[in-house]
Amino acid sequence: MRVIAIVGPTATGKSALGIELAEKICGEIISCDSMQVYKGMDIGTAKATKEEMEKVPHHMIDIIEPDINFSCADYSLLAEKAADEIIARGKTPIFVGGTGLYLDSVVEIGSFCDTSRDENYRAELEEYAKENGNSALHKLLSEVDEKSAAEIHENNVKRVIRALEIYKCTGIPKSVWDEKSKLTPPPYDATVIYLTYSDRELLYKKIDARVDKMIEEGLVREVQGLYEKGYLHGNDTASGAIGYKEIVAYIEGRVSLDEATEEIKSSTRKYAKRQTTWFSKKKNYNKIYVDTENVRERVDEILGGING
RNA sequence: GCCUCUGUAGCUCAGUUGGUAGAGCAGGGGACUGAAAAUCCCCGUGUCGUUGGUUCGAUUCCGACCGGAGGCA
Repeated sequence: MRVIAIVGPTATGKSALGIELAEKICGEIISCDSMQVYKGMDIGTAKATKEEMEKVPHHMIDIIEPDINFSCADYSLLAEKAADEIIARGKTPIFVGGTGLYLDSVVEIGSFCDTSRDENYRAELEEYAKENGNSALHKLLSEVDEKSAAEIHENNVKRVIRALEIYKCTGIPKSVWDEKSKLTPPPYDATVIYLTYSDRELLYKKIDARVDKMIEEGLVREVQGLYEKGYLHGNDTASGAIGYKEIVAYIEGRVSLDEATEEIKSSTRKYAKRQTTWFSKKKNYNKIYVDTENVRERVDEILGGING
């Protein structure tokens, strides 16, 4: 089954192109973004506006409260369901977003191992690492899954723990699950459009401008509202969102608004760099430079490019 | 005008009891299969302010000069 995806670092005009494309080819948009799933986080995640969502149906947006942890496996399940429904309606699913792993979960990853999280075990392992060091924890993994241990750096405690968790819960090493997953074909055959700038400086300029705009549009008010409802306090996923954690620091009086704003810009730049690393290595993506900033007007050209 | 402190990587600063230097931040590169806007790995040559002197050898010691900060007049 054919689907289209539009990816790229933040501030490249993915959303605008997605809408333009959806109208042109009779498609519906499936957000591919780890933070847009959270209700109430609108400005900081650059969600589509109400008007845009009225023009073209959007999915995987506003599906859970910000204090609930979500994972790429959850995403894969729900997004595939949305895509199947769109296809059943005779329309084309268009994935749009910057979370590379989420797209992969739908378009590259055949299956996930059938175990979720074991919070108690995780806490136990974290404690173990704190007391005995990262190497000791890593050694535990070497004993049950040498291949994964070789691939995961010992300081990457989160990953070491997940690998151990998989073994503990299923009795099968993570590396074996991964092999199995690679043999399972992904559900969709995607044509991916990868938007980027030819010049890093230009990307950073766009990011700075976008962050300033978010502040102008009332990001502080939005974060304040969520904060007062009790969200964004803990160490759940949403609390770590760029643009939110920095404004919380401001609300709590730890930094000035200017400092918070600069911090958001800085975090976003680093994030965009990581996204670029991720997307650049995909050889089957159709890379398109958007330096000229009229992506919308280039739909036909882009469509022609990916069909031919 | 005098005294004290100070001038080292884009920024903030370590350091060398004299053998041409290193951290954090910024920046660059990379990894990524259930927290991914997360997590993690790798990358540091720069007239050590300028200029004389002492020395086999000075960024390090001494003098002068030029910036900067403070104090006394």
